[in-house]
Order: sequence, then C-alpha cells, then structure tokens
Amino acid sequence: MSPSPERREELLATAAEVFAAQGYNATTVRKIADEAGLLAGSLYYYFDSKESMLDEILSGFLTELWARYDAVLGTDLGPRETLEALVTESFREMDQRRAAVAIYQRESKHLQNQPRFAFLVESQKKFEKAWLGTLERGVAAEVFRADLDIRLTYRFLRDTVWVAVSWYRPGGQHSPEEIARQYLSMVLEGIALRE
Amino acid sequence: MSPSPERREELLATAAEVFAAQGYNATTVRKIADEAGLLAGSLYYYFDSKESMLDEILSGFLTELWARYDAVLGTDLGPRETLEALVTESFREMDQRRAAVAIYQRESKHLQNQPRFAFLVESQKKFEKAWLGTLERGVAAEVFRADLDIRLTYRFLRDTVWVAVSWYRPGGQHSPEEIARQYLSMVLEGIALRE
Amino acid sequence: MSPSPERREELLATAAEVFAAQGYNATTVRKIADEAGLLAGSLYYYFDSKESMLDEILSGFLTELWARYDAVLGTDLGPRETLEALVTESFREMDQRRAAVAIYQRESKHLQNQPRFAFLVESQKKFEKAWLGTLERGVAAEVFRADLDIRLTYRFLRDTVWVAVSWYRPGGQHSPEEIARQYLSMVLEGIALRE
Amino acid sequence: MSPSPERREELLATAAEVFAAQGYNATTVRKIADEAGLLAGSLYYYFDSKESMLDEILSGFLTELWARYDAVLGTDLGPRETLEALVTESFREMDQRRAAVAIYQRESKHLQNQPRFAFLVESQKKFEKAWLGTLERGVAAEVFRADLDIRLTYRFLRDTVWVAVSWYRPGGQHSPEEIARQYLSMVLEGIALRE
DNA sequence: AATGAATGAGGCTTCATTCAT
DNA sequence: GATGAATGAAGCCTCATTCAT
Repeated sequence: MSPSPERREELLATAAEVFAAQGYNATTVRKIADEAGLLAGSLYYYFDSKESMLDEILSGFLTELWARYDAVLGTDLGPRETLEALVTESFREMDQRRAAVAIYQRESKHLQNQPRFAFLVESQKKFEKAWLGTLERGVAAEVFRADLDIRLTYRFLRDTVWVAVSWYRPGGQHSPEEIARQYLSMVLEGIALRE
Repeated sequence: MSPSPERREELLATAAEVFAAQGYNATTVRKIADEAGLLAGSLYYYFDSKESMLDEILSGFLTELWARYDAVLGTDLGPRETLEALVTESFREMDQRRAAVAIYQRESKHLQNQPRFAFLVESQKKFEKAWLGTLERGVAAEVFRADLDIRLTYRFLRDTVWVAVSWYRPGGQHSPEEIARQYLSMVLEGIALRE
Repeated sequence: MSPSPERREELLATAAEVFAAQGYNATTVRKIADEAGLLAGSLYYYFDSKESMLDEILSGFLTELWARYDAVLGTDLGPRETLEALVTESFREMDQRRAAVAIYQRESKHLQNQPRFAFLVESQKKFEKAWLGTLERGVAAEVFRADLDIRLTYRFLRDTVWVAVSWYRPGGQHSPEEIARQYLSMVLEGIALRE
Repeated sequence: MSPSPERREELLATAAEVFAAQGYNATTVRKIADEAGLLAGSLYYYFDSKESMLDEILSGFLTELWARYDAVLGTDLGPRETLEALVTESFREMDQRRAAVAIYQRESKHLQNQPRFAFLVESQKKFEKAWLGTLERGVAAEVFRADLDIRLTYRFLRDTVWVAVSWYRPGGQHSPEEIARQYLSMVLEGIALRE
C-alpha cells in the first residue's frame, strides 16, 4: 500500500543522479534500477512512472529552493544584500541538490509545455519577479548601474549562477559560500582592474 | 550517386532546428523528415545515421567558430581587446548558428565520452587554453584583477556567454554586437554602481 | 495452517464479482484484493493462483447446477414438463450465482482447451445429452414440432436461457420463476398472435 | 505516410479472427503479427495501437450493419415483415463478419464505459428503438402477442439472434437465410406442436 | 531521389507470484 | 493471517535503420 518514504527518497536520489549524468530521455528505467540494485519493474512499486520520478525530483527541488528564497525576501534587506543572499542561497541549494539542479537546467525548458510540469512555469515567473524587482530597487537606490538593459542583466545573473552546476561538485575545493562570494565579486565589481 | 551538397545542407539545417528544439534523443528521424517534407527512410540517402547528422552539425559549428577565434588570436591584440573580440565573435556565431550552439550546449558533455565525438574534447582544450591564456596575460598586464581564482573566472566567462543561447533569437531587438557590448560591460566593470 | 472455509468462500464471491464485471483476463489479483480489503499477496494464503480461483468458481457453479438438473431428470416428468423444469432451474441458478454464470458464459469456450478445465467439456456433453434427449422425447411424443432442426433448437434454447445473464439482476422486478415462465411461453408458443 | 488500404483490411481481418478466437485481452499483438506473417512492431505501421484495431473492427461492423437495418426500416413493411427482415439481415451480417460479431458480443459491454467506444452506446440505443418500435407496432396491429413483457421480448429476440455467433460458421451446412427462417419460425410460432 | 514496407532491438510498464517478517 | 518488498516474465509500443522498387 504505502512503501517506506525513506526507500523512496533513496531511489529518487539515485534516479536524480542518473538523470543528471545522462539526461532524462537517455536514461532507461533499467539503468536506474541497476544503479539502485533492484529490477526495473520493482521501481513501479514506489513510483507510478519514470515521469513521476522526474516530477518529484523537480518539484522537491523547487519547493526547497523557494523556502530559501522566501526566507531571504521576507527579510528587510537592501537590494544589494538581497541579491547577495539570493545568489548565496542558490549556490547552497546547488550544493545540496546538485543532480536536481542539473536536471532542471537541462530539461525544464522542454518540459514547460506539458500540463504536468506547469509548476515550472509558475516558478519561473516568481523567479523573474523576485530578481527583476531586486534589480529595479537597486537601480532606484543607486546601488546598481542604470545604464544596463535590466532584463538582459536579469538573464545574465540568473544563467551565470545556475549554469555553474555544469562544473560544480559538492565537497570540492570551494564551499558554496566561497563560490558565491567570488561570483558576486565578479558580477558586482567586474573582472577588470580598477585604478 | 552522390547527393547534392545544397540539399544536404538544407536537411542538416532542418535537423539542427529540431534537435535544438526538442533535444537530440527526443528527436525522431521521422520528425526531421516530416519537417523537411520527405519520408524518414529517405534521409538515409543523404546521411549514414541520425548520429552522423549530429556529428556534422557540431563539427561544422566548431570549424566555423575556430576560424573566427583563430582570426582574433592571430592578431596582435592586448588581453582586454582579445577578450572583447572573442566574446563578440562568440555572439556572432550564436547569431548565425543558433541551433548548433544550442545543441552543443545541451549535448556536448554527454557526447564527449564517445570516440566519434573526440573532437569536442579537443576543441574544449583549445578553448580553455585560449581563454585562460588571455586571462593570464591580462592579469600579468594588470588589466584584469589578480585576486580572482582564474579557473573560476574562465568558467564564469565561458558559460555566461554560451548560456545566452537559451534565450537569444537571431533577428531580435539587439544585434549580436550590442549584446556582446552589454555583456562585456557587465563582466568587465560589474553591475554595481561606482562612485 | 489451513485457512477458514468461510473466509475462502467470501473471497471467492468477491473474485467472482470482479471477474464477472471486468472479465477474467482484465481482472488483476490486486483488484480482487482491493475489493476484499487486503493486499494482493495475501490472497495466496487462501488460493494457489488466480486460475485456481476461477477453477473453483466454475466447478462450484457446475456442481450445484447439476444437482438441480439431476433432481429434475431423476423425476419421471414428460418432455415438456422436463424442459420447463430445466429452464426454471437454470434461471434459479442464475439468480443465486449470477457472477459465476456470467463468467461461465464469457470464458468457458476459451478455457475448454486447457486440461485443467476439462470438466467444462464434460459438463457440456452431459448438458447436450440431457437437452437433446428431452427434445427428442418431445418430438416422439408429439408435443414438440418435428419440422425443426433439432440441434438448432437445442442451441437456440440453451443460449436463449443463459445469455439472459447479461441483463439479469438478482433482486430485480421479476423473480427467476417469472422470467422462466415468460421465456417458456415465448419459446413454446411463439410471440406471434394466434387466431 | 499512407499504407495501402488493402493491406490494412487484410491485417484487420486477421486481427478480428484472433480477437474472436481468444478474446481481446488475451490476444497479444505478437500473436496477430505471427498470424499475419510479420513482426509485431510492423503492425504499428498500419495502426496506432491494438485498441485502434478493435475500434476499427467494431465500428466497421456497426456501420455495415446499420446500412442493412436502415435499408429495411426505410421500406414500408408491416411489423412482422420488418422483424423478419431485421433478423435475416442480422444473420447475413453474421455470415459476412462473423469475427466482428463475436468480438462485439464478448467485449462491447466492458467497452461502453470508454469514451472512445461511445459509438457502441449510440448503436445500442438505436438498436433498442428499432426493435422495440417494431414490436410495439406489431402488438398494436395485433400480429404479436400483447400478454408479454415487451422489454423482455426485445432482449430475448436480440440475444437469441446474436448469441448464435458462438456456434455459427460461415460456409457451413445452413445458409444464413435458412438459419434466419428457422429462428423466426421458432420465435414466432414456438417450438411446441399445435393442434 | 524518394517511397513504402518491414525489421529488430529495446524501452516503459503491468502483473501474477514469492517470501521473509 | 497478513504485509511489504521484490521478482521475472511478458505485453504494448517506438524508432533507427534497411531495401526493393
């Protein structure tokens, strides 16, 4: 009737790892099962379908991410501090759910058309609102440059953070906080030397 | 006996468009054929396999890109100017081969293990050498900041440029050169307002 | 060690209901278990297999039916009265084991090839003998028409009775005896008005 | 693009034969393919799914049947003659599409819930209307008995005809017309000898 | 150059059944 | 008596590819 949640979580983590490594489409259910040490059919004791695994992985990730973001946005920080906090939380999430982030990065665009994954579009919108709002506040408060196309800046920031998942490995040399610091330094101050 | 190169090129462009839109794995040969107005089997008059289409698309893209890069690197530009030129050429290439770039972005990582796509690894190495070299020259010449992890900076730059393919549409509001200018401005000077 | 016969009977009734509603093949063991309020695997404490449930349902039905028929045939009734009694007993059985009859109707033909269900063929033969004999006696005694193909008449009678299971619902408007009376009236006298 | 209609028809006939022999659920796509002399996957060049084969078989049958019935009902026949014509056409259809009729008999009830097979319900309704109407006309015109439950008579007639598919073999001893004549004789006049 | 038809491998999923607890 | 978890066989379907015409 109700399989143990712990085992589900384990299997979901395995699936996420494989999806991230090979891409969702290229991943066979059999491969996931092999990796998890059971037979392909047995996965269906825990999940309805391959797609529902993907669904849970992505919605789980977004739920957690938004808990982080909402905590930041609920505080009364200035625009620069907000931006710094959002970036830092993003890297922390990437540190904890690397696979999910990688899957999100690779698949979310194609998935958005399917009704089942409508929540991706929702999240996308909230995302844009939060970041654009912060940037606008920053321009108004004269802490961010006013001469940049703000939507371009938004995309630049958003992508620059998340694309890092392509090379980031949890437990590596740099902590997520350190990477966030360096990224923020580049993004905010630029890489050119100032005189 | 030998199919016309023009028709091949046409079909390849169609294939690239579909691969970019749906992902390589999720694209069926039939879908490409539909889009091109012939039957799936007929594509095999022009190409050995689905994979060989992908191969040609990616290698064609890299060949052209390296023609651009080599032209820049062959000139005697300073580090900052080199970086500016490389970024600009990248956006120009993206403008001309959007589909190929999108495919490269999405698939190249998974493809690198296959012997057939070894050229991706080669390119990757040359890429790294060119960019890292430029950055190092810049640090030495005191035009780039010395306090940044240079590999991190490299990845940041590389990704930040190419990931733009996810939203860039040729023929849109901004020319590739303009986008390059704004990106360079952000990357070099930062988005924070200076006093 | 040995499961209670009452519980078995209960479960068998549930299984019969589901088999009748959905067809044997389309019925999953899980569905039966759901309906009975336990898990699929638990059914195997009571029964060897899904097939053995079917077996018991059908042989139980035929055993009871033949008890009825034999009671009729053992009596010294005339052909017309015998026929009336057989039809009436058939409707009574249908009233008491609707599900089993429906399953028999739908599945017995396909099952007859399997050795396990050889008893279906046996029953079929006895059936034919009883009905055909009665009809022949009736023709000889000049109570049934002599101008009809007797095998055709047999099939007509047999099917006309049992196919009623497709719409008959126990506890409905008409008692089995009443339905038997009407059917017999139609079959014996015809539906055309006589002058 | 568009496979030859002749081949489709052939394959459909094969499928119908197998469905009729083993039941829809118990029939594997592989079995149909074996019987037709190709591989299971090849069937999908002609049909979308196993279910769509069933759909075509049943709707093809009903379309043809209704052509027959409508021709009869369009003529200005008396109730008895109408009934005779309908029964005769039914046996003719059974003669020409035995397999389809057998499938209809066995599966239509379970199928009626699925939206895809809503046409079965439609047909059922038209069916009932045509037969009930004829019976009522006959009672009014005093050619059919008035003392029978008319719905019971309808079911009796309907089932008695169609259930014959369980033993009828085209090309056998009796022509469909002859069987119709005998059935009508039994149904109209009864099997009891009159004095 | 292209079609129509078929192949065969492999993918996702279902399900009767088993068994330790 | 019953559960939870797993097995393994089999089913439907997809799809890259082939090939005679």
